[in-house]
Amino acid sequence: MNAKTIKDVAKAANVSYSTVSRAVNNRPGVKEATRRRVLEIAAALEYRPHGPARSLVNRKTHTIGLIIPDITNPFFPELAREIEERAQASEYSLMLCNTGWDEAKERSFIALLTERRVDGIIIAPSAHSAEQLDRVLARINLPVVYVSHAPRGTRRPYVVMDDELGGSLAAEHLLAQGVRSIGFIGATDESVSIEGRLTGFRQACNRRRFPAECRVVVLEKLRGISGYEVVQRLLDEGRCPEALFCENDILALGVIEGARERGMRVPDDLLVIGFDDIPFARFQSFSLSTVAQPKREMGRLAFDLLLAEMEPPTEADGPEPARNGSDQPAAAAPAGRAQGAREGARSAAARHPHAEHQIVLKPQLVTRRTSVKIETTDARRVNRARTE
Amino acid sequence: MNAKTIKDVAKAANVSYSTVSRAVNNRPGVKEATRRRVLEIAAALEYRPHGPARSLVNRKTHTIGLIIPDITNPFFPELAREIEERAQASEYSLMLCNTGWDEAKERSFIALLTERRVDGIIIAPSAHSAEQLDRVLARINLPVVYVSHAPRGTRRPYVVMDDELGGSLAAEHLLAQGVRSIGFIGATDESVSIEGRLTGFRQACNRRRFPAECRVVVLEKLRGISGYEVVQRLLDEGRCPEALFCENDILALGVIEGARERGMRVPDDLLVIGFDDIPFARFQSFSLSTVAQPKREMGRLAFDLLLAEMEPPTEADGPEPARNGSDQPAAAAPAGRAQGAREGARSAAARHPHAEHQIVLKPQLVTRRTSVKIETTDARRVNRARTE
DNA sequence: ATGAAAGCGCTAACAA
DNA sequence: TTGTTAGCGCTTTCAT
Repeated sequence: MNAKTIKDVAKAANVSYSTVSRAVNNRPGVKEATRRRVLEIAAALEYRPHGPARSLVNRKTHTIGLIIPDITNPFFPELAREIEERAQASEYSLMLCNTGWDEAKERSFIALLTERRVDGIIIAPSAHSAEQLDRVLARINLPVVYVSHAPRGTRRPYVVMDDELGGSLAAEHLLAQGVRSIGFIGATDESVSIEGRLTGFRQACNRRRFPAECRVVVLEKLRGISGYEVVQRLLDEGRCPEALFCENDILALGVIEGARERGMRVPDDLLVIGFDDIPFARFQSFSLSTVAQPKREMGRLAFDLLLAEMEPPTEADGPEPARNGSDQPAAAAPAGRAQGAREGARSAAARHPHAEHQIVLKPQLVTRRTSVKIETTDARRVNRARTE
Repeated sequence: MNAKTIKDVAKAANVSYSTVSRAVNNRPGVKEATRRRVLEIAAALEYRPHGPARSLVNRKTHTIGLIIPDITNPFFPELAREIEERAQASEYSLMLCNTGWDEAKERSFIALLTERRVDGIIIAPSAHSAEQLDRVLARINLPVVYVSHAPRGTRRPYVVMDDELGGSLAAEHLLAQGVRSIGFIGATDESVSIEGRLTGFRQACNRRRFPAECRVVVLEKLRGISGYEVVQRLLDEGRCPEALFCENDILALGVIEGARERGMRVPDDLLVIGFDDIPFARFQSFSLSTVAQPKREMGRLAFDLLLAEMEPPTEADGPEPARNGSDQPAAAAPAGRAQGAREGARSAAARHPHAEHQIVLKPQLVTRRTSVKIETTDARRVNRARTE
């Protein structure tokens, strides 16, 4: 009684079912009158094409997988929403995979998505063993784009931030407040991004010739441990520095929380700066200084890169009539909307190493209250000057 | 060169492909030795069953759709994570659909998911015209569970909160602080839940014989307008009450923000209470009083309900050996973890009206700082006594 | 225990 | 313009 098929429609319309198929898919070669009649009948019967059957013959599911570590960290919903929106605009659905920072889950999701025959995957890897991930992915022959962070040295496309620069900006800023000790909090074993942030932090310290003994670096596995606990432990151990750079905003908020719990005032007794610029950071109540990531842009670019892989632009797409040089990058203006991304007709694999597919976004320091020693009106300067 | 099929495996293993199918699916009727050999070869070839093809014959995609209004409101990621986790445990994938409170999008997602032949849908409807939604859904013959809010009078299963009680609790609490004017902020046209919260608010006011002229109710379409703006407008118009009940936490945080912008102190000059208890509410920096929703439980129950619809418990599931009466509910314990809600073996459609499928969770008042007039130690009493 | 064959709903040659 | 037919990769009778 349920689920009409193309045959039901064909029977009702007194045509062959290939005609129905043509009509439904807006293919040429059907008399306009016939098409209308078929479509009418299809509607009346509430006919719905059978996606999986289509996928079987088209070898295309119009679905992409999105693998992220933690949807409850506000950074990722921002990313996810943008990607979802873009995907929808290009007729793709999104399969959401939340790993909870579990590498095993991550791999099993990849396997799952492969079986489901998604057309591509966008992944914000949670694993440190990223090179290994890259190898896992290499064996499935699927367009993949890294977002947020990428395995070092991967040849795949990605959209990430300049984490070193970001870390550097944060540290510079804290040091500029004249603190005599400084700390970094983050689980560097979790991702290369975090490592990068630490590297930037160290570089800045070195540049300023900031003595190593005045630096505290907390690297422990933070999974399940919050900034709230970390700062309290530092306090307990009597080695809490005057300023803390936290690898992400949630961590930073936890730190502030924990510090206040112990009667410390932020920024008076402790300077704090985070990373990401989640929407909550800007609230006056927190007014958290942070290094902003352009999440929307990141999401948008990630999807565009994936789309370019999934639907390789044909020669016809570009207006330029001839190739200019055989091995020249050929001025690839990255993806207009869906179409646009012009490039050579080389195989997807061969394209990867090109710079246009490995995008590094610039971070932006956002100075709010938690990181500024003396409260001046100037402190809020950057507060509203946000990009997004 | 890619994507091995069952035939490749069959050829390599020198068996018919039906044997491979049996082996891969752990079906009986294959010699153990054969099975092992086949499995080995399959692994060596990196054979991956083709999901869509399977779906075509099995008439099951092992995918569910999750339709929510706004993934960037922290309430929904909490819900989504729980659902995703449960789904994963039961071998279901999640298709994420973010409507942005757009009813048209909502409907088109439903159509899309239907075409994709998902096995079921969990939807947190954004539409006010919920009855209409119910009718839309009625025409697709698919298990659907409402979560967070449900159309009034629907016969479908749902998991919601007792919004009236929640609204009532919030209002009672504010009134108990001895305020002389009080306000409600929320777009009641957005969902029945919000209406319910307003109703509860009004009931509480009436119960206390609180004069109507001392109540302010802001009902405008809030889409795109934040609490930040609303409170400032109230201030401008000189009709800002002493206490504000905001229909959700994000709204409440915006209100606090806006009030502070105007130099008001919360709670000294303005009491504020929210709804949802998003993770950020508990942060000392906000310390937002709110009415807590049990998001995890909501998500869990919603999935369990859906699962029960998708995989109707068979007679065999229950331990009771015989039917007691022909038309009696016949206490069949539904699917494993989804225990509890027992029901008869009638068709899914016939089951809906049963109370066990329409779950109303109790809200819990969480009193933090933003709603308490005089700062006593007592004020933080409930602060940590949270369920989740 | 294994194989042969039909068919899930659809698209795309190829014929007519 | 329309119909016929052959698969897409898989599961499942039904034979063997």
